[in-house]
Amino acid sequence: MEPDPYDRRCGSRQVLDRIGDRWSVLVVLTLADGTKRYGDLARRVDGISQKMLTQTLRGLERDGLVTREVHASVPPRVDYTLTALGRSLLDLVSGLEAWATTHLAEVEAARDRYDTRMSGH
Amino acid sequence: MEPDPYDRRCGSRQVLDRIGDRWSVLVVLTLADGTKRYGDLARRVDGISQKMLTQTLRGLERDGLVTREVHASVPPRVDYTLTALGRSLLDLVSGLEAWATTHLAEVEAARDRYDTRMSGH
DNA sequence: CGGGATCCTCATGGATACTG
DNA sequence: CAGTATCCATGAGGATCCCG
Repeated sequence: MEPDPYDRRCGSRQVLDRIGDRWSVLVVLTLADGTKRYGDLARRVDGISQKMLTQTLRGLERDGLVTREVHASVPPRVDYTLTALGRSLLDLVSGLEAWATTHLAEVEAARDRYDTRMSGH
Repeated sequence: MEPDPYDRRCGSRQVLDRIGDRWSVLVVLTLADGTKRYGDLARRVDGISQKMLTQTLRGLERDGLVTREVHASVPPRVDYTLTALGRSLLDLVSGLEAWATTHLAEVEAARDRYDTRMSGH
């Protein structure tokens, strides 16, 4: 049986869901330029809560996209790094980021048109 | 001020959110090979509810990614088509689909490893 | 056929407090 | 510092019924 993302029972759709997750994308992007500590990530990704950051990192770790390395020191230090698999996703994800920024104006213009068109009933 | 997807107040992040949406991705992919009717989409995208399909299509239309064309006929017929802007997203989105299917096995293997590793405390 | 309107339910996710 | 634990609000999203 071939993977079919349109089929909700297929694992490839679950993978798609993870990729699509807003926080996952932002965290992967933040890790693009190398290893980061937990606090670094928390500061960089604006608006993410501790809970969601931890949850997102666990998910990425579980899916083999990120490694988690705990250093036994005081104060504690935990490093997060993209795996090879995670880096293989980087082109795609940064492509999304690029699309979002370059087409932002067009999208906003379209929204304005739609909203005024609709407000006139 | 430059678009910054990491900033939650920035529009580019909202654009990123729409791209990342699971249903949006699947609907755009379904429209890749041309115009589709509402019912076609509902049948193709497994598990989507009427509500979410309509909502997703409205969102995509508002953002200028698809056009909605109503034919005054009985029975009614509504066609959805990707705009130029929507098609410009196609490479990226099909890239996501391809990544999900080709790396599915790796991700599932990673999950198994993680789960067994964690179950042993 | 292509929705709109409702109701209802969970899961997402924020805020806060606490800990090794 | 890097989490875990808990409580709580909100809204995403499903099910159902109805209508042009």
